[in-house]
Amino acid sequence: MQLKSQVEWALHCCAILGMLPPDRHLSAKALAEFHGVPKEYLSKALQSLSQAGVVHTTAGVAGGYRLARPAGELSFLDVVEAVEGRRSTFQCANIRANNPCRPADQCDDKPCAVARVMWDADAAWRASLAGVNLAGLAATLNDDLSRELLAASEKWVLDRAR
Amino acid sequence: MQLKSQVEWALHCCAILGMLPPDRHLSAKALAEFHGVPKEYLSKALQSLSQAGVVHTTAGVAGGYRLARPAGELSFLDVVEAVEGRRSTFQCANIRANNPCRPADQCDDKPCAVARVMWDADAAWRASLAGVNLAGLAATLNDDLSRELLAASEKWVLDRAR
DNA sequence: TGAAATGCGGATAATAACTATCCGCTTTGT
DNA sequence: ACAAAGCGGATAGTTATTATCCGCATTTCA
Repeated sequence: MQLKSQVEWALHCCAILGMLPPDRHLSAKALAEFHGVPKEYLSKALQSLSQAGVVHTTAGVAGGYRLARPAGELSFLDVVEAVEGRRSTFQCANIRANNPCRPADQCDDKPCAVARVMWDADAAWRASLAGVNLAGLAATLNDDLSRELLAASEKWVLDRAR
Repeated sequence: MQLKSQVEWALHCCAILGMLPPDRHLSAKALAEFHGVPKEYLSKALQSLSQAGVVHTTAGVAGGYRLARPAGELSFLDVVEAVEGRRSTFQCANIRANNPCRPADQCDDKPCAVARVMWDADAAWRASLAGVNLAGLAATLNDDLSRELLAASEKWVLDRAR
């Protein structure tokens, strides 16, 4: 079970978009070039972010993307769910219903005990993702990266932002 | 991103194996019939459990499986990792290295900030799974299911156990 | 006003992963 | 010796992921 590579791309794109001043935006082409990923396919991830309301899209020539809300109000979970969807990673096929000892007409008042545990774990995963927002990511990057790289990257982005 | 159906099967199989008295075991054929899943493919999941040390295998005619340890010492995580593997659900392709502003020879002293958050969430998921063991599952099932179904299922299993 | 750049949605492949089955082999109880 | 069982490898069928392409609508700018 692996998350799609688009999740990683979307998170890095949001980190970059968080560097933009309000009301400026960056194209899919620039984001793809910055991250070294195929533009057409990255566009699909950006479209998912747009549909989920994580980013705001500007159409037309010189169009592009910006964060739909302040970085402090956008969590990792928002981004991950935009790309991966909100369905639990565990799908219960209700195989308990195949128990040969079970009356065929029995109806279950509770979800399967196995599924409940798996869903709890899924909820813990999402809660962890919900606990980190893009402002926190920016702060971490600020600590991790050199002044030079940060400044150069910001310049690169702002030179291409509209 | 969906967990394999084999995860669900393996967990339900372990729940059944937990009903067996020590030193008795149940065949893949019986487990497959009980859960209404294809025997050949279920066998693959059981082989994974065996290789991971979750279950103990008895070879030869009248062979089969039993839990390798007491139910209280086997967690959901043990079962899930046996089938899904121990690799994180998030794979970092290190796309930060593609940043055009970055010197080509730069080496990173820390893992990518995005990956760290994703790995923390993965760890939270696994911690949640590690917090429930098969004895706890048995207790839950004991509360959830009717006396009749529990007794009938136990009889069905014991009739086929060796 | 028209050309160019951009995002969007659908269609289409290529690749990988998951699901499933089969077969020969070894082991073991009767 | 034989039958039933688990194991490992081989092989398909199906689904999901990755990737590309195309036409269309929108918008900027000359």
